Amino acid sequence: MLQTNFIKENKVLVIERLKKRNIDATPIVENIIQLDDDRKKTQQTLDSLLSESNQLAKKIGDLFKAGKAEEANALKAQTTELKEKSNTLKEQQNNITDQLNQLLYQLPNIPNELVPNGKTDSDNELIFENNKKVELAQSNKKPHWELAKTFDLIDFELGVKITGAGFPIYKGKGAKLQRALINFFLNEADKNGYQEIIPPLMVNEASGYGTGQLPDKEGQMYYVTEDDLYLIPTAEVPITNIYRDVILKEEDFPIKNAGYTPCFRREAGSYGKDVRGLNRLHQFDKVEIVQIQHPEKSYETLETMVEQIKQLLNQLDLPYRVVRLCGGDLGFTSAMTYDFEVYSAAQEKWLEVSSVSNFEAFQANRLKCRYKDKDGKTNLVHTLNGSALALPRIMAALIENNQTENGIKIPEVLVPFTGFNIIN
RNA sequence: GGAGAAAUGGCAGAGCGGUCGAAUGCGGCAGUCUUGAAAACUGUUGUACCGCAAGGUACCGGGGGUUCGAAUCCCUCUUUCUCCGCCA
Repeated sequence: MLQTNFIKENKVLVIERLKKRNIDATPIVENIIQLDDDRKKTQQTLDSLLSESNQLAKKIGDLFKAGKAEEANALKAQTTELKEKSNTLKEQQNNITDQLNQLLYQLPNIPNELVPNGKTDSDNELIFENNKKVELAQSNKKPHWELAKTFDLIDFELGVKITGAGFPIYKGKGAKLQRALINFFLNEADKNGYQEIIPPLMVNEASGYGTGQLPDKEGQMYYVTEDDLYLIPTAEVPITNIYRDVILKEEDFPIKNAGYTPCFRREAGSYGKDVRGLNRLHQFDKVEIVQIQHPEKSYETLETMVEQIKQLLNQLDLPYRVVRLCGGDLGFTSAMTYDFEVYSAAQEKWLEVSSVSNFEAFQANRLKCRYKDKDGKTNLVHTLNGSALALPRIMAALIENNQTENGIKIPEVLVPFTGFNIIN
């Protein structure tokens, strides 16, 4: 969430920038500023009341010790009134902070000035395209769900039997290709200096709030009621929350962690052709890279992360493009996001395989992840993350684009990991 | 799952209901000494909020209660440790 002081000091900017998201934040911002002023005033009177009580209590103690019980008991009467007053004030104060927090939770991150205006993904800004789209012969233009069946790589129906729709079962070479991709991605992350993490796949409520899945995206996560835990929708949640309530030193930057995890998403409201095959799943695998960086360096870092993901796709030899999300398409917590899309020649469409974002201090403020600068002052850090990469659509694009008359060719970089170079 | 013990600052570890934001040790930072380092010595060293400042307020695992006054007493939740049971 945004910091109240930042909103106060940059009111015009905040409202202006949030217009990129096609929202008029004026009323909510005004409300926040008003509530914060109220909060300060209440705190002032409350603090002085408490101070008075503290002094009185001390005096009573001294009197008792001096053996002046009568005087002490006389003073006790005064404390009752003070206590009542301070209790009501405390309640008021709690009310105000609750309201304030609720409003702050509703306010999304302010987009970076480079974020284009727009409403839908068609307004996203094309940043890069490697122009490697391939043409497939009509005879070899099968979508991955057909190829998966032909070569017995993935069994969607069996997944339905075991669990339900959106929980595919990978088999044989399909499973091996999957494992090869995970290892390849993790190795690359390692080469780029990320520490490998194997986090828990379930998180508590506090972690959900820390990275911003809660309170607004509750319906997206699977929730284990009995134990009050959430299945992670992305490794971003546990890996970033490692730094919840942590104060870092300046020399700790940058912190680079990467982790492979399955991801669980309820995807309520999805339907139709978009959910066919691997295009949208309830459980999928992903390698996530997460960085914690000095505020002055976060955008530089974002670009290096983009570069790292490009290298992955280059090595896999896939046609892809990078877009900068427009305000309307931008996630709630992000200040700037690049999406990576690979082109599927068989489906004849772009598939989103990665999303790299700079959250600036938005997550850090919820996480209370700070660093001490040279003057000893604590400031919020900037957090970033990106998929490097999400498996299913990579898998889909790989088998679709590489289908030949003789079978599906495996990209060279993966062969050491798969142990085979063709699926036939 | 059953029985017991515990939770205090970066760490270790004191703390009779008032003099406790909290002893002491270690660590960190700054300085003195030194050609430099070590040692020794001196000082400093939690977070948040309010306030121009002086200063004030809150926080001793979380929440609630008793009391004029709670780190200290009571209730509750969570976590950790020990023992027993079960088990990858």
